Parts: sequence; C-alpha cells; structure tokens
Amino acid sequence: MIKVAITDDHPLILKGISELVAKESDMELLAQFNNGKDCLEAIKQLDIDVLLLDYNLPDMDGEQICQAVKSTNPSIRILVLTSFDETGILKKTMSAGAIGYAIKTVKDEVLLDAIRTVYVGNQFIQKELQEQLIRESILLKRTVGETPRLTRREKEILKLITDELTTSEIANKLTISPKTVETHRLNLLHKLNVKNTAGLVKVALKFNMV
Amino acid sequence: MIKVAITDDHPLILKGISELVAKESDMELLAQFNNGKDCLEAIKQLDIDVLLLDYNLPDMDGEQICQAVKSTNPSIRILVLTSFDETGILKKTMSAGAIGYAIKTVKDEVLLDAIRTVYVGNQFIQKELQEQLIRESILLKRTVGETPRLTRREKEILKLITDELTTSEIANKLTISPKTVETHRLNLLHKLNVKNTAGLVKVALKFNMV
DNA sequence: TTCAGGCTAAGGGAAAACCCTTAGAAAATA
DNA sequence: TATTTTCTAAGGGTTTTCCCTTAGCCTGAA
Repeated sequence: MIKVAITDDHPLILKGISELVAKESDMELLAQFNNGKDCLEAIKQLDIDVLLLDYNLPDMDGEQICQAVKSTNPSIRILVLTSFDETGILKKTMSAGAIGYAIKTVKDEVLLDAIRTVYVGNQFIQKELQEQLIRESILLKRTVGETPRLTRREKEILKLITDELTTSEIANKLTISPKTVETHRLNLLHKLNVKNTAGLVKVALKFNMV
Repeated sequence: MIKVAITDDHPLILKGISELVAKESDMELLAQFNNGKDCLEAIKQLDIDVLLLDYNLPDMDGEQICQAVKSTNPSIRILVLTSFDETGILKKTMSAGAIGYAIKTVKDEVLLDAIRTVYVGNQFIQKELQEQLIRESILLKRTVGETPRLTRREKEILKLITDELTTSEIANKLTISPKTVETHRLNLLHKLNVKNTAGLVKVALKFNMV
C-alpha cells in the first residue's frame, strides 16, 4: 500500500484527489492538510510514502516545504502540483528534494501513474513540462544569434575576464601590453552594451561564450 | 519525395545512410559530401529538403555550417548527427538553425522517422537526448544545496551587483553607507571564495541567486 | 592594390573595486 | 536572558577598472 498525504489549500482539489486516491486499491490516504505549517508539524509523526504538495500555499512556498520535509523525512517522495506549467517552479522544487511534478489539470490516470512512479523512487515529470523544459533550454541559447559578433581576441579576453583574471594577468597570459587589454575591455563594454565587469560576465555566460 | 543530402567525413557512415535512404520510397538522395566546404558550395545550386549533417567535420564545425546553410537556403531542414550525446552541441546547432538532432548509433527506423519529422517542419530530438537535456536543466540548479548560505542583505547586494550597479548606486538604493556596501562586498568575496566582481557574478548566476 | 577590420599600444585622469581592521547596535536564536 | 549572527559604518590605503582619444601595423577581402 502506498501511503499518501495531500497538502493543498483548495478544498475542492483536496476533495477531488482524496477521492481519487481512495478508490485505488494500492493506495491509502493517511492525511490531508490545507496549509504548510500543519503539514510540516504532522508529517514528522506519520509514515508517509508520497506527499502530494501544492506549490502555492498561502503560508509557505513549495520550495521551503520541500526542504523542510526532506530534512525531517528524507525517505518521503514529494510530488509537486501547481496550477501553472512553470518550469522555474519545477527546477526549484526539484532542487529542494521533490521528485515529481504535475500540473493540476492533469488527468486522473496520469496522476495515479505519477504517484506510483515516484513511490518506487523514479522521477516523474509530466510530458507537457518535459517538452517545455526542452524548449526552454534550447531557447535559452537561441539568443546566440543576436549576440554581437566579437573578434577572436575579444572573445579570448572576455573568457579570461570571466575566469576572474585582472587586466594585467590577462596581459601577461597573452604577452601583450596591459593597455591593449584595456582597449579590448573598453570595446567589449561598448559592443555588448554593458556598464562594467559584472555586465561582461553576464553576457558571456548568457551567450555561452565561455 | 523528400530530397535528402548527407555530409559526413566517414565513408562508411555516408554509405550506410545513403543505402538506408535509397531504400525508402518517399525519399531520394540528391547529394553526398565528405567535408563542409564542398557541402556549402554545392548546396546553393541544389533544391534540398533535408540535410543530414555530421557535427564533427575536419574542415568546419557544425555550428558554422548550420548558419551558412541557413543563410543561403533558409528552407532547408538540418538534422545534425554526432557521435556523442552532447547536449551542448545540440544547443549550439539548434541555435544555429538545425531542427533535428540524433546520435549516430540511432536505429534505422528512428533516423527515417527523424527525416520525415523534420521534413514537415517539426523539431526532432532523439529520446535519449531529450532525457539528458531534462536531467541537465534540473541538475544545473541542483547545486543550490551546496551554495554557501548568505544573509538576506548579502543576497540583496549580490543581486544588485549582477544588475551592474556600482557600490555607491547600491548604497543609494538601499539607503545605507557606501562603506557598508563595501563591507558586504568583501564578505561576499570571502564567503564565495572568488577574486573579484566577475567571480561574484558567476556564482550568483550559477546558483541562481538572481 | 586599396581599404576595412582587427590587433596593437599609450597618455592621463577619474571612478570604482579591493583589502584589512575595528566596532557598536540590532536581530535572531539558544 | 545570554550569545551568536547580522547589519551597520569608518579609516586609510592599494589596485583595478573605466573612459576617451589617437595611431601605427598587419591581414584578408574586394
């Protein structure tokens, strides 16, 4: 039997899911909470396998709850539910210890499948989210096309700047004058339209120039 | 009929794929090249639908070829093939205009499916790569756990530094003394174990503190 | 061969960042 | 309540970055 708990502030969703879980012969619903605080307090005493967790609770955010739950009950599998298909939330909660992620509009069978998947320790990410995640990690780099084209030397120097070298260290490394490096630096600031070293590093990382 | 061209420097792979394509009734092989230069020159005159492109060619890299092909023949669909399942290459070539991506160990049917998929304009990413992409975008953030814990103020200042504000600008914004901001800056440099602003921005972005 | 683009370099000054140290007040936590 | 942590601030100095401008040399493309 998979011991399930649900935390969600919407009574309707709480009801819907609890009924869904109750119907399944391999699952039992051990607890329901409508806020983060109650959930955290009670969960320590309970032997829960899978926690279905609403990301947007009024009192705490999902990330905090994930971390807290994981520290008291490391063996628990957390399946995060949200109203939005935000991959940002996914990344945050996954880092914080969640293992599954679904949108609330998920079909019943998919949710049950998700519960069973995370129960055995496998990661579950709803297909729609998987697709978006891929889209994003490509789109993230898609901007490369718009990056101003830098010369070989400029790229080289930009790389060394992000490696935390100073102007004179760069000059030594490339055996050119520090004044030359400075000139390149100035040109980089103008070309990339940033104000200072922080800006240089940002675009360098953003556009993958390192 | 899907008009296909192949560019690969390995004769065996060239042969293998050409035979595979030749067998299909809805595809025809219009051209084969074993280097990037030949490919780019000839492709302008040809009316190709799908270009199968080896990423690792001796004379040019796949990214360059993608960009060049896309600029002369925008309607062409590029399906990148590599020996390695490197998502980095995937991102680069996708940004450069490729629409499909497969590893050379791909099964015949999958490759044919990929050709047909990109032919109609849909993106094709081999399942193994999709999975790795997802793993990466989560793992990327997983490191958050190891991030040194900064105080509220330090995080705040770190954010403003990556936003390209100077010490005095930060001081104004937070209505504290520039000297105080400097102290926080110093503490950040030590805590995060970096040498300068470039380092600060790097960890800030890496650990998603922005 | 002309010419643009890229690499080199410097002068000279202002601003910002880096560095270490000390220290009181306010919060958070034990 | 006691203790630690955080936030605040400053003195006083060094190094680095930022800024604008000018300019010769080299190389690849037209």
